[in-house]
Order: sequence, then C-alpha cells, then structure tokens
Amino acid sequence: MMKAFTKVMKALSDPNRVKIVKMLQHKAMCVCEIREALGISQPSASKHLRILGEAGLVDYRKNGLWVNYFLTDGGNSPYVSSIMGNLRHWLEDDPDIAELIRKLPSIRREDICSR
Amino acid sequence: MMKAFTKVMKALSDPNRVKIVKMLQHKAMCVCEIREALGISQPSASKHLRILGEAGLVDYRKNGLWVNYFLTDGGNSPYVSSIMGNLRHWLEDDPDIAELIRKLPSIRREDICSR
DNA sequence: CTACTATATTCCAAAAAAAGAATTTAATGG
DNA sequence: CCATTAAATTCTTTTTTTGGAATATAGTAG
Repeated sequence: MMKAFTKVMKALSDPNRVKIVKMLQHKAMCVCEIREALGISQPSASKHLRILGEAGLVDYRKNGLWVNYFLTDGGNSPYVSSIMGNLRHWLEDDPDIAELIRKLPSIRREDICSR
Repeated sequence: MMKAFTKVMKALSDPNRVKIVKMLQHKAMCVCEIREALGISQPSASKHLRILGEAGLVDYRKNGLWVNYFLTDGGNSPYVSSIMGNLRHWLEDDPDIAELIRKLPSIRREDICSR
C-alpha cells in the first residue's frame, strides 16, 4: 500500500529512469538500445529497468537473446496508471527529453549490439 | 523541469514525508506536533519539511515561536497539483495512515511543546 | 557440446540520503 | 539585556543508492 506508492515515487525520482519511461512511450526497447540512448553501462541500464519493473511501471517480453521492455498499462495500481497517464504529456518540453526523443529513431539494435 | 519533477517524486518516496502530507490534509501543524506524531527527532522532522517545501508541496507561516506548516495548492506546478489532488484519496486505507489520522486530534502543541 | 551474444547479477567503490546529538537562530517575555 | 523556547542548522555516523568492472546466465547457431 504505502510501500507500493513509495516504490513508484522512488522509481521516478531518478532522471535516467524517467528518461527510460519517456522513451518507452514511443517504442519498446531492448537493454542495449536504452544503454546506448542514455550513455550508461549495460548493468546500469539493466538495474534501472529492474527498479521500474518492480514498481510496476514496465514489463518485458523475451525475444531470443533480446529482451523487449515496454510500459505497462498500470492496470492493477491506481498510482501507476495515474502517473503514467500524466507522464504522457508531462516533460514533453524538457530539453533533454526532447533531444532524446528526437534521436530515438536512429537508435536501432541492429546497429548497436554485437560490438 | 525534469529536476522539478524528480524533486516531487523524491519528496514522496519517503514514508515519513508521505505521512506528513497525509496529516497536513487534516490540519496545519507545527514541527513539534509532527515530530511527536511520527516519533522522530525534531531535526529530522525539520529536514523532512524542508525537502517537502523545496519540492513545492508544503509552505509555512510563522506565528510567534511556532511555525505552521500546511499544504500548498500546487498552483505553479502541474506535478504538485496533480499528485496532491490524488493523494487526497490515495492511501486513505493504509493501516499506518489510518491510525495516524485517528490519533491526530489528540496531538496538540499545548500538550507537547515546552518539555 | 561449443562459440557467441544480449542480459542479469555480483561485487565493490563513490555519492547521496537519513537520523540524532549538539549548536545556532529567532521570537517572546521579563 | 537576559532567559526561555520552537525551529533550523551543523556535524557525524549509518544506511541507501548509483555506477561500472567482472562474472554468470540464457538463448541461438553451428
């Protein structure tokens, strides 16, 4: 209850995790794409995704070696569904977010992985 | 922008701070009342209030030696007004919150301070 | 089975957050 | 000015969080 709420708040209290959420609003992404987009290490990206997952904000589906992360609909949590709804328009004007979304199309796993 | 948002999220990622917000929904409170209600030290209460204040969730008005803290209407922040609106009904059923609110009337500065 | 690769986990160091004791500040009353 | 008191700040310790290097896991291809 309280814990579920603070978990969502904590998940969204880190800029990189908020950026991940904003990117996932545009397309499902694998870890290496997220890692590349944010300029962080692979373990770091992986851990951020775990925190977002445990808060109920994202889920994933495995596809071969890739793991596709996507936003949940927040179906079973009023906190998640409300905040995620708002986050669809919040921060759209943030310069970092705007830049991140702008270059999103150029970040494709085929170009990034296997290196 | 991003920073303002994560500040609000971080402010609400701590259970004691969420409890403070829930209490302030019922009445404005001074530091010693909050300290007593949560069973924490005076400096700790004071610091939590500062964090809530810097996030734009609470404000205060001095009244003699007392400092009365109250919730803002979140007027200049969409994040604050939205979340604070939701928090009026969220967590009402949380056992800790319910208990805290139940004993709120018995916490009065006249009985607490000057000790 | 072996080689390869995307992701997860472990481990460790650095940074940030939290808590209380002690101190300082600010408002009041004499 | 002095004493008193509520709250803020400082200081220090403990805990939590973050980030990356190294390692382990799991899926795929041969």
